[in-house]
Amino acid sequence: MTKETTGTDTAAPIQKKRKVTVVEVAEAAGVSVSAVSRAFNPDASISRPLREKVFKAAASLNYKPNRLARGIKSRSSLVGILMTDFNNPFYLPILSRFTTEIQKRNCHSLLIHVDGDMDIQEAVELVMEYNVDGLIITSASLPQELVDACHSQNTPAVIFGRDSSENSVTVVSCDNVLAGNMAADMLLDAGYTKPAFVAGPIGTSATIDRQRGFISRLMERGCNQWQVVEGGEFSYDAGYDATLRIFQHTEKPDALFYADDIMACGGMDALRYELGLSVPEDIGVVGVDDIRLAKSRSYNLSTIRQPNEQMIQSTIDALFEHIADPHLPPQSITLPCEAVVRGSTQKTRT
Amino acid sequence: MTKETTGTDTAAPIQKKRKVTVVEVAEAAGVSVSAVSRAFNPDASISRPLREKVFKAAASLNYKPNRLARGIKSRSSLVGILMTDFNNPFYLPILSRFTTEIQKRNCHSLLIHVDGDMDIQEAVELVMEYNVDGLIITSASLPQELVDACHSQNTPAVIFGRDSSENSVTVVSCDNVLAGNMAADMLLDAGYTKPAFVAGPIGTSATIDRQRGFISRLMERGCNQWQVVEGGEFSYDAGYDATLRIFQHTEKPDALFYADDIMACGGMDALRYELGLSVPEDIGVVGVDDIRLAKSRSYNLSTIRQPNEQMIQSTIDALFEHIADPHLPPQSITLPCEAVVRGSTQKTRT
DNA sequence: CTGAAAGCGCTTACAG
DNA sequence: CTGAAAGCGCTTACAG
Repeated sequence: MTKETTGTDTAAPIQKKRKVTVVEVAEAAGVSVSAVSRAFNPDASISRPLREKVFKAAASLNYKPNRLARGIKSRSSLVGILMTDFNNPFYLPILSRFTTEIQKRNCHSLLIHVDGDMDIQEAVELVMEYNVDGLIITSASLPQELVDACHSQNTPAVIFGRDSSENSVTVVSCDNVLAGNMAADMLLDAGYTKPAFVAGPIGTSATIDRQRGFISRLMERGCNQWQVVEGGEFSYDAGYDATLRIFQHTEKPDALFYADDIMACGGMDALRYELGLSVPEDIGVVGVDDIRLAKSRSYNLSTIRQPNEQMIQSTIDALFEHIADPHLPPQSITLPCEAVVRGSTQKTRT
Repeated sequence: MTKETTGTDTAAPIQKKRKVTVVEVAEAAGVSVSAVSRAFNPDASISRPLREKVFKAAASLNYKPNRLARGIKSRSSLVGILMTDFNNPFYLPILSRFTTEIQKRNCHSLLIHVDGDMDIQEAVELVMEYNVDGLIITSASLPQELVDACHSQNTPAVIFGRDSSENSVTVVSCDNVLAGNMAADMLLDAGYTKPAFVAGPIGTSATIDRQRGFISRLMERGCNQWQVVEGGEFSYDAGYDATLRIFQHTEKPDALFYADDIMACGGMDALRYELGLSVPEDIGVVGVDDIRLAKSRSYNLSTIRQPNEQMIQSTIDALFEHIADPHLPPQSITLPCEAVVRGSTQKTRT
C-alpha cells in the first residue's frame, strides 16, 4: 500500500546517509583533524591518551574512515585478485581462503575475472586504477605478458600458479614435475605397463611440467609404451571426451594420468559407462588436486595432492611482506606435493 | 647476477610509477581540467570535438582516471558482493557471472567473505567504507538483520537468495515451494510411497520452502508416510552422514529428496556403498540445483533446476536499474524452476 | 558547451 | 607528540 509513495512530484530526493567525517570527529573530540587521522593510522606517532580520546568521539558518532579518500594519498587497503579459472571447482575454496586472509589484515578483495576476451595486460592496468596495494594472480596458465604486466607496474604481486622458474615476480607453486614422477611411480608400482597422459589446457605450465615429470620417470624405469593425448580445458567434459578419443586409437593404454582430478572424474565415467571398462582392474586412473570428489565412493580416485593450505599461506605471507617492504626481491616458492593412493590404482600386481 | 642491486646503500627508493593526472592531460590537450573530467564522464555535457581532443592527449600520455579519487565525490564504480557459501561449488559459476556482468558495465567487484565470526551488519557497514555503488548479497540464508542492514544504508542492494516474500529490499529467487511440489510429484509418479526430506542448514529459507512444498504436495496426493530429517550444511559429507542416520531408524524411507544436489550426491554414495541399496530400484533420489555432477554417469541424478541464468541476469539488471534510479521501489522477483528427470527416479511403476 | 575555483575526506610534510 | 596548512586527483556548482 505504501508502494507508490515514491515517484510523486513531492518525493524528496533520496539523500545518501550523511557520512561522518574527520572534521566532525575532531570537533567532537576537541582535537585537530591530523590527530584524528593519526589515531586511525596504526603506525602514526600519537600518544595513547590522544588516540583514546579520538576513538571515544569516533565511536559515539559512529565514524568510519572513508577508504576511498584515504586511498588517494595512502594505501587503498585493496588487494586485487585476478582469476581466470572460474569453471574449476578447485578454485572456490582457494578464493575463499584468500578473501578471508585479506580481510583478516583489514584489507579487501577486488576480484577481477579475466576471461578470453580481455587481455591480461588490460586487466592488470585496470586494477591499478584502484591503486591496489597488492595483487594476487591465480591462473593455471602463466603467460609471459602477465609476468611483464605485473613487473611494469611496481605493485607487489604474487602469482599463485602451478608454475615456477620465473624470477622477476614472486610465484608460489607446487612441484609439478614431482607430481608427474609420483603419478608414474603409482601406475608402474601397481603393475600397469602402457600408461597415457591426458593433458590439460595447452600452454599451461602445470600441464607441461606434469607431463615432463611423468614421461621422464616412465622412461627412467624402462617403460616405453606411453602416449600423450590432448585434453583441453580442466573440466569434467574435457576429460570425458578425451577418454573416448583415446580408445579409438589402435594402441590402447592400460592406465591414464589426467592433468587434473575433475578431468579424471569425467574420464572414469567415460571408461566405466561408455567403454565398459573396470577401474582399476582393466585400467588404472590417477588425477591431480585431491578435490572433494576424489575421495567419494563413486570415484575413489588416486591422486596427487597439492599442499594447498601451505601454498595459500605462502602466497598471502609473501604478498603482505612485499607490501610492507617493496624492496624485497621477488622469490620463487615451490612446495612439494604428495601422493594419495586410493582404489583407482589398486590393481593387484600381475 | 643483478639480484642484489637492491639493498645496497645507494639503492634508490622504489618509486611508484608516477601516474598521469588530469592536470597533465589538460596541459597536453590545451584545455581545462574540467574538460578532461567531463570527457571521461559519459553523461557530462561536452562537445564532441573537445572530447576527442582530450581523448587524443590522454591516449598519448596513457592516462587512466584514478577511480579512488573519482569515487570520493562521485560513483566509485565498485559493486560489493557479499558471499557466505564458499563451500558449495554451485556458487562458483554464479560468482563468475556476477563479476563478468559487473565488469561489462565498467564497474568492479569488491568481494566480501562473510563467515561465521563476522556478523553481517558489520560486513555491510564495511563495504560502505568503500562507497560501493551497489551491493549483491548471495546467501542461502537470509537473516532479517541482513535485510535491515541493507535497508539502513541507502545503497541499492539486491539479494540473490533462495527466498522471497521480503519487501523492503529487492530479492530475486526461484520458487522453492514449487521445487518441493515438483520433487513430490516426481517421486510419487515413479511409484515411491514412503519419501523423506533431507533438510539443509537450519533457518535457511530455501530449505524451509522446499520442505513445505514437498510435504504439502505429498499430503495433497494422499501420501502420509513421509518423514523429515535434519541434514546440516549443503555439502557432500552432510548428505552422506544424514543418509546413514536415516537408516538407523525403524521406519525406512523408499525415496529421498535432498535439499541440494551436492547433498544428494553424498547421499547416493552412502546408499550404494555403505547401505548396499540400488538407486533407483530400492530407493529413489532427487536433488536441487542441477550441478554439473548431476548429469554425470556416476550419479545420473534427477533434480530440480533453478533458472540460474535468468536469476543472475535479473539480479544484475535490477541492481543497475536501482543504481541508475535510486527512487525505484524494491521488487521481489520469483522465477519458476524446472524438473529434470534422470535415472535416479526411473523406477518402473509397481 | 567551457573554464576558474571550491570542495570531496583524508594524509603528510613542516614547524613547534 | 601535536596542529595548521597544503595537497592527493578528481568532480561539480557557478558563471559565462
